[in-house]
Amino acid sequence: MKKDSLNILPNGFYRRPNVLDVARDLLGKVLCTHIENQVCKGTIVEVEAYSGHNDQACHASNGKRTKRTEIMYRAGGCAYVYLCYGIHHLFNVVTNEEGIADAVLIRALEPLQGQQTMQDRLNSSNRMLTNGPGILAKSMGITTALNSSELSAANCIWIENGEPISEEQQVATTRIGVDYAGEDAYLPWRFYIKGNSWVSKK
DNA sequence: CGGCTGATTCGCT
DNA sequence: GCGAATCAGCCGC
Repeated sequence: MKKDSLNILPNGFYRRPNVLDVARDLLGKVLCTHIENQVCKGTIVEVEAYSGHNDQACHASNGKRTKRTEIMYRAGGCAYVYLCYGIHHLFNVVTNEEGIADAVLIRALEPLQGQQTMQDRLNSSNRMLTNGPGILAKSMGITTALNSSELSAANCIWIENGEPISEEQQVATTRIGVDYAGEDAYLPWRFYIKGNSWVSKK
């Protein structure tokens, strides 16, 4: 299949210094996978930002390094996929410069292409294919095998430009499932598109 | 080494 | 609304 390289987000998009800017700008962009010869695309409608600096919710908070978090210290533009609750694969985009462990969790998509493939991967008749971080990874075929993939290389996974989202359409609120992070659980670092029915519920 | 906890989701009570 | 599924990381013995 032909990929329009002009439409693929460059590394410079991810390597900006403020992870919150990158998170907000990812709303409206299009996440694409090309896995098992199937292409799936979906508009990003919900994200969360995590920062290695002063954020207890981040796996790499306070400079913590493990085999799992090492990927977050790389230069922006690569995928961080990890296993949650031993079952679900969660997809993040690494941001900022090398040595700074910032990342953006993709929490929900609005399907654009390959819905039948997504349905088949879920192996269920659930109509909401991508309204949560675990289920969207399953629908899109994302597993830890894609960990450390370079998004700008547009090999198996990449992100394309989409319709711009105005500031009025964005909502900033608290992140989900990070109660363990103390004060940082209240940071308004979750962003979603107002009124979009694919945003995960709470 | 055992036990606990999670950036979650699904199915049953 | 609660618990299971089930793995990486961490802490205590």
